[in-house]
Amino acid sequence: MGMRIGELARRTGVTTRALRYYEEQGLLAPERSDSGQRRYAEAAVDRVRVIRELLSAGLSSKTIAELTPCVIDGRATPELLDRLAVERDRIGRHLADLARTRDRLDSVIAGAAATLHTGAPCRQDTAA
Amino acid sequence: MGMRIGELARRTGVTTRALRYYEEQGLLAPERSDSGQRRYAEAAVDRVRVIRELLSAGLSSKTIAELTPCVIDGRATPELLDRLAVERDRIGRHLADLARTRDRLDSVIAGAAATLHTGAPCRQDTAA
DNA sequence: CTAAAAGGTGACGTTGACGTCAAAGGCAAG
DNA sequence: CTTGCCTTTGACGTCAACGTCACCTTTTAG
Repeated sequence: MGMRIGELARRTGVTTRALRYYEEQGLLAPERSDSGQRRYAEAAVDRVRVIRELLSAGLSSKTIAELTPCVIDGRATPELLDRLAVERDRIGRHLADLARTRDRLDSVIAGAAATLHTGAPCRQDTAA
Repeated sequence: MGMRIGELARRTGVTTRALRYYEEQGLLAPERSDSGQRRYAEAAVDRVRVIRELLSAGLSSKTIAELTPCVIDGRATPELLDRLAVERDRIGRHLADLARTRDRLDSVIAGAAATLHTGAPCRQDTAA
């Protein structure tokens, strides 16, 4: 009749503390055993992964909670679709920024590596 | 003889508080006027933008401070190059994760939009 | 010169996603 | 029954990147 919190933690790689926190934020709603222990369905494993993915993408737990009916349960309203599109666009912009940053780091690394190989100072102050 | 903190703030779009914080973290080192006011060179504008870019990419101010000699001043050591490569790879992984997340959001949006248009329930519970 | 705007240094407050600890109850093994 | 691990709730701690406030000095406008 469902796994307990420790097993879900092991299977998702998140701590029990985090799982309780997600519940507190309205992201999970496990059943309870007679003695009050949380019982998670199999689907909770995927659900936690989605949560982690969205958190990692920069959404707040509050935002995720609001979008959950749409993303997880497949229920959509025009308003939720709008919020979703907003977040997707935000991610898109961040994506572009990140790509530029990475390319610049690549350039710096390439240039510096060349500098190290030739032993030549690359862009150093030559005068006092 | 350089701009004062307010002008740098306006030109970079960050608050004066943030600029003082960056200095406290060793990311900026402006000159001081006789009366003790900070005087920034023109180069500080670009410098602040790089700082913001790296912060936005998930680097801590401490990490940025350590990498500054390499990224900003063009001075490289093998160790700094390693740290740089580590950060670039981290950004690369985050980039891939973000792209997947965005694509999934796109799918959700597309599916939900279709659902709304047809008025058909997409993946709803049909039984009680 | 005087008032307003800008700058300086503390120092405490904030926010989000948990970490950590305490006290107490539940659960299978021997 | 006891040992030992798992779970519960509650509450305080953490950390980074600033926000905000107080109080004082400097610079600028008129």
